[in-house]
Amino acid sequence: MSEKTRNRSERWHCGARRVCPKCIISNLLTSVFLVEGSGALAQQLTRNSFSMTVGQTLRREGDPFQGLILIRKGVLKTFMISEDGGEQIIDFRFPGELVGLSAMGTGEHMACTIALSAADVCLIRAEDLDDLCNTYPDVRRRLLELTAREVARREHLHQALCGTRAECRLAMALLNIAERLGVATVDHAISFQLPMARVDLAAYLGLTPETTSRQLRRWESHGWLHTRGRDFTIREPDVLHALASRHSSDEEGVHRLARGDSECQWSPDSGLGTDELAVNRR
Amino acid sequence: MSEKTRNRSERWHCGARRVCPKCIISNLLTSVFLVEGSGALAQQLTRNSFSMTVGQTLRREGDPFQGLILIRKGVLKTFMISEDGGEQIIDFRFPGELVGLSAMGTGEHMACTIALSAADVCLIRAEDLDDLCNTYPDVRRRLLELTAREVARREHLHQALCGTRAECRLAMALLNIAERLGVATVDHAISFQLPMARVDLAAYLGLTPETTSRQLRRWESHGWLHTRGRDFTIREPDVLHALASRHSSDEEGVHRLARGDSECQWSPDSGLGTDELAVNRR
DNA sequence: CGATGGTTTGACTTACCTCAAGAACAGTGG
DNA sequence: CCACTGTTCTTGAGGTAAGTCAAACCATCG
Repeated sequence: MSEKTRNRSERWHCGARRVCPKCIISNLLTSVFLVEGSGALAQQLTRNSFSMTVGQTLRREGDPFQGLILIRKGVLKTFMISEDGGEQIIDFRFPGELVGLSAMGTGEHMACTIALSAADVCLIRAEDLDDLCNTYPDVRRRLLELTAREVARREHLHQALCGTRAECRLAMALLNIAERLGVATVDHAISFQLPMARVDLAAYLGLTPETTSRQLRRWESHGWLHTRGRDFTIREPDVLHALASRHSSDEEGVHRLARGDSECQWSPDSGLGTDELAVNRR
Repeated sequence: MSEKTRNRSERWHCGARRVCPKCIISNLLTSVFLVEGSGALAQQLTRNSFSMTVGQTLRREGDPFQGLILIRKGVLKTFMISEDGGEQIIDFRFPGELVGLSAMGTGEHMACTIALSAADVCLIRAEDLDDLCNTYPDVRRRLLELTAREVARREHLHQALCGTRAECRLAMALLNIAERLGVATVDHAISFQLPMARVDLAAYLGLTPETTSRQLRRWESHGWLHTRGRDFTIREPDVLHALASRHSSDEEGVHRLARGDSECQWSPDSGLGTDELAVNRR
């Protein structure tokens, strides 16, 4: 709060600490260490570590809030069950992220969360966190900041889900997943393993697996993307980005980008070429 | 956090305080007063009060975070503008609620917010808040709790928007708005003034004004609801609730409820008269 | 009073869903 | 290593809820 505008790209890639390399706890603890200079607290906080097998459930709807879960390794999903039995995916959580922030308010989890892959996590007990916040203002600010960021993230999600078509949502989701997985773009392409089944991805976006599949196939036919099973390679990140950040059906604009024609061919600043006019008119 | 499971119905209806009756600040300050017993702090915090006229913009996308805005009176909307010029409504904010939580993370507002009606608000400066959190652990917990609740609320919203059809979303939104407006249900019916235009309501839910309108008309023809302009009367809250909490198209179930045949005969205590039954049948 | 913006209504289109069947794939055990 | 099972993914045909476009309607207001 007193520390102002932080850059979005400045993520929580902390340097290698004793515990939890590349994770938030070390970041939280960094604040502590600045004051304390001791690793004892870190040990105390992260003493409740455990591993999860794929499919194992971390907690169910209605469970009381025990503390925050920090993911060291693996991917989790949290979801609600609708009365027709279908899963509505609320979110996926990746290494270095916290699970359970929303339960701090009510003291009760309102969703189920299970592991999508083998995972290592550690529980930061609520009491410990509270003590820490009492003692170190920086920790307090950091925790509030993280929670507020979560609100912001969800607000963006709201926009993305409400305003856009399936194509855009999917593009957005894939890029977001790649980013949160921390994969590097090598040679202008992004390769990663999709951590979840397509049903889950679809449910997350409010789509059906069928539409998801069709969309992927279409992109593959264009050459934007290649998938074999869960191995994904985004060959044209720029095109996907363009798709993700577009509400209306400006089909031609994307194709132009794909072909490599720059913005300022026919379109001084409105971005409308004669082709689009023909398409969009009526 | 240390205080466990709170009831959801236990809202922020605080008793009349010196400043801001029925609002969060007094709740926050209650914590302070427990310790301090003085109203001076309250005065200091709420000294930045001002009024807004309808349509006036509180802040724009990209504005730096100054502090939280507390609404004493009136309704605000926050929205983003997509490149096609359309507004994507992120949320509406009602009296007693805070605006700007999400900006605490990044230090920068990512959305525009304007007043939908004449409003009285007050700014709680970030520095003041920070100081308060430093001094009073209860305030610190309360603020974190409120932010976490916001996350939870948005997670519910995600589910509602993704999993359901227009009908359900609209039902949910209307009931939610009525609740947040704090309107009482008199004689089994809920009457209130819709604070926003239908375009806004539609944009909020990811719909078009047309679908919204059609839906309302359909309900009106069934007798669930009556609207004249922005005056809304929900005649059958139970039916609307049933609609809201339903994913699949269990048409018959709702009609059954509407007709009054509940699990047990025609609900002795639901307050349905014969006239309504005659109207609602078929 | 006409002008303006919000709301309703209708005819038409379409993106997405539903249902259903195949194809690829991953385990499992012989 | 290969058949065998279940699961996940793809593909197709057809239906429908919601979007789009356009016009009429209705308040409110200067």
